[in-house]
Amino acid sequence: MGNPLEGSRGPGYFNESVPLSFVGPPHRGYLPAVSYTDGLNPRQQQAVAHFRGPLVVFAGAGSGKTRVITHRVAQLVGEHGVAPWRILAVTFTNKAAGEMRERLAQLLPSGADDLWVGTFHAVCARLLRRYHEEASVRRDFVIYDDADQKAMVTRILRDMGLDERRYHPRMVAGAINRSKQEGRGVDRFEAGDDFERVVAEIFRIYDQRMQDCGALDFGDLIFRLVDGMRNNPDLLSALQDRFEYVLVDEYQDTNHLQYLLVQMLCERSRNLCVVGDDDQSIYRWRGADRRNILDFTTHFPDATMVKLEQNYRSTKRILRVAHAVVSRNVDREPKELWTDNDEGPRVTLIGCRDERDEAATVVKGMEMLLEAGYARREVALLYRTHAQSRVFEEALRYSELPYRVIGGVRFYDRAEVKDLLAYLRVVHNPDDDVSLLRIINTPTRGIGKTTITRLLDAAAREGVSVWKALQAADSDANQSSSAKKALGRFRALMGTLRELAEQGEGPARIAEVALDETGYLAVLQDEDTAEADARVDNLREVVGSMFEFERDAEEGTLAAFLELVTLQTDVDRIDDDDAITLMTVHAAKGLEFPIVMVAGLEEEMFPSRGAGPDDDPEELEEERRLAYVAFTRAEQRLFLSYALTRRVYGELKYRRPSRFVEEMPREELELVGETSTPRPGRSFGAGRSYGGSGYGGGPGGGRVARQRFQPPAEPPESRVPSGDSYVDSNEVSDVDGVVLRAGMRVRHKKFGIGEVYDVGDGIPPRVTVIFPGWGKKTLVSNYLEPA
DNA sequence: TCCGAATTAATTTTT
DNA sequence: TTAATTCGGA
Repeated sequence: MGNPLEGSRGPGYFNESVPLSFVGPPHRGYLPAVSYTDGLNPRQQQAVAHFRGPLVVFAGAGSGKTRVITHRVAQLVGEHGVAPWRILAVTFTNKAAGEMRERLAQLLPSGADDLWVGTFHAVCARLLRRYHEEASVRRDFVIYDDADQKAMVTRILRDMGLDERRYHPRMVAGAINRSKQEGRGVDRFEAGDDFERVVAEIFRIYDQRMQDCGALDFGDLIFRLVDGMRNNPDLLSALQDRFEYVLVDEYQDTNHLQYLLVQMLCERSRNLCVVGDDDQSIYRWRGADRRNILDFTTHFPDATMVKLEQNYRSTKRILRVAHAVVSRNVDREPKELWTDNDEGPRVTLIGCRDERDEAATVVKGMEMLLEAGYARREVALLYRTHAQSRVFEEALRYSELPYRVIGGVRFYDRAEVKDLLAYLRVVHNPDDDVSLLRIINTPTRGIGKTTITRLLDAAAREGVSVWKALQAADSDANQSSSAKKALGRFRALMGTLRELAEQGEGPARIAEVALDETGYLAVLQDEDTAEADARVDNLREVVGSMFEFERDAEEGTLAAFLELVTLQTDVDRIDDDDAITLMTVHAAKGLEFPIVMVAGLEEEMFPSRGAGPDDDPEELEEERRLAYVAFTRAEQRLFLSYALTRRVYGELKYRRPSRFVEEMPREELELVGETSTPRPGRSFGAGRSYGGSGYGGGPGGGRVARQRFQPPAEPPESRVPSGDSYVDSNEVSDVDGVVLRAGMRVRHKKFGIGEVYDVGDGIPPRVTVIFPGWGKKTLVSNYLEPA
């Protein structure tokens, strides 16, 4: 950020680009002799000094937004004497909340403990617990994440006997979530077509089941509070009273439901301050509505508007390139960032043959930068989708460069971690069906499919949770005696664990006993594979984090831990290791790095498919904003790369550089590498597939373990000099009905040689082949080769 | 009931 | 290509 106005102004001021852990001991108790607006530019000062009434701050990338928010809060408390607990500051991520709290702790002598700082979800969860009666929710509700939600929906679909192809669990869950995001309930679908009426029916059962389980999904956390305020004037009044000042960060990414919440909270006080940047709105697909910030002055005609357009982060060149792309958007508030920073070097555009060439070149570039004196932590690689990370990880491991991947399979989503947490969740709330069903036979303990089906039948019959059905299983005539025995053992096991909880043991101790008593740990240890070891490590880490939690948290209870964990994402877990950071552009929002590399600047990739000319133009505009976010993460140098050829699901695809590249001013770019377009139909050293040569060991390779300081891997094969001798082994998949024709002879690994009967469609084409002795088989063309 | 094999589905983006 | 789920045999 390097605000020239700040720098070495003495304690109490620090450069925002320096991670907090580097700042040294917090200056707790220190109050600047000057005012909270000192050292800020006039616009920033205006925003900070604003006291009462609505305020909207358009804060461009790197314009010192966080500084403004924290200083404003500090000003409210320190200068206007507002009680900290009457201020609510909502952020987008837990990490942002943590940073804000930390900075405020340094600015305020009284500390930041009493302030309400958190994400919408975390804040609402906390309020729902406090006002559970008024909002009609269970005090001990558990939070279901997307996977839990999907499991719940799937179970309902099966119970209803619906075709899961037509009613896709993800789609149904999406519909349910969308309706909540709009602030509406089941009624959203009741008047719809046949399909929507079925969704409404699923929705109703879903709500009922969730209630029986004492569970709330992410959407519920906000929806139930808003709904409670709508239906209960006492609750509305209590909350309006409680929060005298409300601040919302990243307001451009709020959805309608969040908008409603904020409106209701501030209706009385009107002390609402929203901060955001419509150019950085990148969550439309999740219901975010840029209108919220763009129309703020319509909602509040008396609002003060402040625009922060001075950027303290990037070079002039980087800003020009970013602006060139985003300014193509039609639907946007016109504005342009400017900076006093250096002109800087040109943006480097790297053309590559294929994705492996891209990885090798990018990593080579990183090595050069590191040699030139940059620290690993100063380098970030951004991509559009997680799937892109793999080749880069391989290249980085080969080069023995420490790296970390943010996102992807979230730590708390790993199977073994979820299993352990499921035990704890059932201990906390045995009616939690999804968790109970997850662990009832994990590790296997003789409770098979039939037993579970009978148990579920009994639960449905009685209209009770699975746990309650489990209690009554002994008198269920449908259950065999051996099944009853197994169920009894499981009951006893959970009884032991629940007793621990009742005795006031914390999550860590319960987890240890659970891993021990269930034999879960022993099963893994017996496996004795690299993957199992990694899983054991992960479990250790979870238990370790529980101990840490018990030691540090204000309230180290099981309930508190479970809540924290479900609302936690990987972005929140960026640590201090000196490693290169890999993440999606979405995950990078709000971060900054001296060096930023953005990979995969190709059509269909970035902009992603679905943003094409036939599609919703809004999609393309969002892709542009996404590119804008990516580029403006960079402080000093920006590298962009694309591959002319890429393997998508093992299928070779020819790619064109992204239209965004065309949109950039030529003179700002420095071109490197391959720029010619390859001709389809000729192999040109795309390299052979790895063919499961054991990279990283086990499914998902190194993804099982946390991504840090990986051992060296085998050399990525793009290092092998490529030449004409390399023929793409999957050539047959490039068929599209041209290469593969009915009547052709093909070979399959298992079925041997057969004759093509029919060529169907599908993304990898489906081909029907008659194999002598096997009959007619429909297969994905990838697994066939010409014979 | 359990395990390995076969099939098939999936690729944006996440609180 | 890979991960997840279903299938089929013991």
